[in-house]
Amino acid sequence: MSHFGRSGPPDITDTYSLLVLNITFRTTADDLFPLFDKYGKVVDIFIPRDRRTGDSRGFAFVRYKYADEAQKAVERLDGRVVDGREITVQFAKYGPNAERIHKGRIIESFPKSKHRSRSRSPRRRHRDDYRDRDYRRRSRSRSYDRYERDRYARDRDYRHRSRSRSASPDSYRGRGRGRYDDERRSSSRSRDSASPARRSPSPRRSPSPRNPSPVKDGSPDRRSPDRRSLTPRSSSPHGRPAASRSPSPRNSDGDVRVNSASCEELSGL
DNA sequence: GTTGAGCGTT
Repeated sequence: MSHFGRSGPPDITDTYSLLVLNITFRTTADDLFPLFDKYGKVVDIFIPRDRRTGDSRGFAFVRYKYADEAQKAVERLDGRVVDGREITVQFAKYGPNAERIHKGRIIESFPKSKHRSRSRSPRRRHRDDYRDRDYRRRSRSRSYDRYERDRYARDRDYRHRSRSRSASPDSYRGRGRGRYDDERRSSSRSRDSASPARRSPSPRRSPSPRNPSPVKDGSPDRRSPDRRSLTPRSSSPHGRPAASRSPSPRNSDGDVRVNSASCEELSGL
């Protein structure tokens, strides 16, 4: 991963974690290591990445061996321009296990009896929204899908609850969010009986009732048939005899395009 | 190829 060759978290008991924010999406641990290592002994650097694309989320965690060095790094590297972006270095306030952190050090003397959740400030991730939609649209038959959805669902729940005062829940539902919630809820119910057979892909999702090509071409075509003619599509007007390109764009062949309309209606409804 | 508030992995 983003470590120095290790698979999991090293000895974080005596390490001081620093949160590096506002880093570029291309910045890797190797790029941050020389910068932070100059101010102290860097034990490990971890950059949370996306499960799907693998890109960094824009922040990293640098663990120092000593607090004084970490403090120095915070003062020296905070506001430093890295890769053309001004990074923000500060002590981590939360640990990987939701433990409290004091000056970047994880306090393990936390009572486990108290099932305390992360009461951090509600944060919103607009990236997760489009990313989540992209996920389910591509394929959600992954093994880590459940894990991811659970985490995101929790996260989204927090945000939703917090922002409910600003926007009514109906707004979200009106945007087509209701479907997600419904599925998520049903999934939670199904979690009681974790049966592999039930988790198998339903037959309703196996076939692809949606035809992207005709629908995509049918939509703008129906809207303004003349537009396609005006558009200088010099990509390959004659080199691609695909079904998308109708030989006769005239409305006289509109009956031929009835297939597209049917598909569109089926998909839309 | 894009984006920019925030707190983390085997």
